[in-house]
Amino acid sequence: MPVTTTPAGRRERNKQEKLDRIVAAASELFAEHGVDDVTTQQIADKADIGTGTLFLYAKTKGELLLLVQNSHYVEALERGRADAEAILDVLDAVLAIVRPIVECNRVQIDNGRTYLREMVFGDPQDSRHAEALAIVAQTEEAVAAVLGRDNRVRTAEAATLARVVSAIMFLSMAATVNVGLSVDDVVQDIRNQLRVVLLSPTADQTTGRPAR
Amino acid sequence: MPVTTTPAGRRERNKQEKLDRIVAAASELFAEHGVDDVTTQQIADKADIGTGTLFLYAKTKGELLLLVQNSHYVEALERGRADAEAILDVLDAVLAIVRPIVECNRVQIDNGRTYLREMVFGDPQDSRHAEALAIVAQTEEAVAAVLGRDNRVRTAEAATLARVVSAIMFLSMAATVNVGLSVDDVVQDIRNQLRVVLLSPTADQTTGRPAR
DNA sequence: TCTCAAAATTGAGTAGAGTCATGTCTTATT
DNA sequence: AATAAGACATGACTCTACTCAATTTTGAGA
Repeated sequence: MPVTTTPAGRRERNKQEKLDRIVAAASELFAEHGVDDVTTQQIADKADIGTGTLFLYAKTKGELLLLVQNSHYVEALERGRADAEAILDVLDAVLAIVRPIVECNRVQIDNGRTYLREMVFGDPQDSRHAEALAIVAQTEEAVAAVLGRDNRVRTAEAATLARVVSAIMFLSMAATVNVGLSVDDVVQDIRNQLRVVLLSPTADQTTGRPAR
Repeated sequence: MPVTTTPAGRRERNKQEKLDRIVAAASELFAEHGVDDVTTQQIADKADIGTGTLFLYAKTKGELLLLVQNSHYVEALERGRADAEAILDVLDAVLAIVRPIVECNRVQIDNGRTYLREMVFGDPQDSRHAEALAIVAQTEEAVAAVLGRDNRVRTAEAATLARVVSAIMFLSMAATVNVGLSVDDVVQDIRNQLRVVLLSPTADQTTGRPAR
């Protein structure tokens, strides 16, 4: 009865190792060639497993991408959250959260866009997908927290606004029209939209006509 | 030299007829079974053309969906535009434009979502895709026009806000989380977001603290 | 009317994602 | 150590979107 050397059994360890190999293989291949130019066969070969085995670890190719990218996004989010703390201006603070995510998304533009596609249209039953949505939720919480610093914004409103920010980010990163834009361009594009949404019809910056 | 009976040649007419048959076939099959449960082969058979021919008229299956749905969306947009004219309140007027589009999108939810997916991630080189983007642009113009009625909103701002409205609509219709929602639910969801964006930090409805 | 180059059509073929019946390994139990 | 039950792995197979070399159709000009 080996209690010391088998914390979870060889089976579990084998599965974990296999998963690691899959993630490593997919990660490298996706990064080098882009998700569309890599076949699941190549990934299986590189991970040294059978074709069918691959699909025990990720139900679809898209899930495989989620699996690979999710961790990068978590890191990006944490970087942004930290950056945002030091910034007083609300718009700039939100953008501090946005920027690392855009950077992360644009490391390889095809992969980034496919990732976003999977997020919105992927199978919600899947755990990788759920994880991706959790990251989005955390992003929105971080944005909401920043917005909440402004006492004019009520908590419920902050959450809704954060969702809008999220939508703006998504489309600015995903839109085919924007494929040619650099990270800075995309951030600027997002900034333009956020400026209008976050600081919009306050009297102090328009001609000051009162609301109807 | 037949000048009378051949305004554009038999060749052109044949092509048009064939295209009509394709649209009719795809339209019926998609509507009945959903885009995912229809094969391109079935469409070709129903349109009474060869497999290869189908792809001369639409480069991909997704394009076929764009081809079929675009006209429905144009109609929805026109209905909404007309409805919006009679409505004074800005938020309600925008929602009048939104509703028919949501309705149109939810006639068959899978088709609607796939259509949105194609719009954002489809091939921009394609003419059907371009047409879809044009419809979006027109929708944004209509929204911007409504927003422009409020003299507090400058024209440039109205255009940007319209784009945000568009993004909100897109994600509320496309999100996997929302697949279970009815048309009314989706419209309500959009309304909640628009309320915050369009009427947000105006002093008259919050506790009235001035901007920083 | 006849000819022929260009345009249009075609379906057999390709490629790649995902499935499944079969076989192998792990481990709990004796 | 032997066994059995179930978890795990596998690659041949299927399914379907899409391609392309070969063929047919078209219509302007002779």
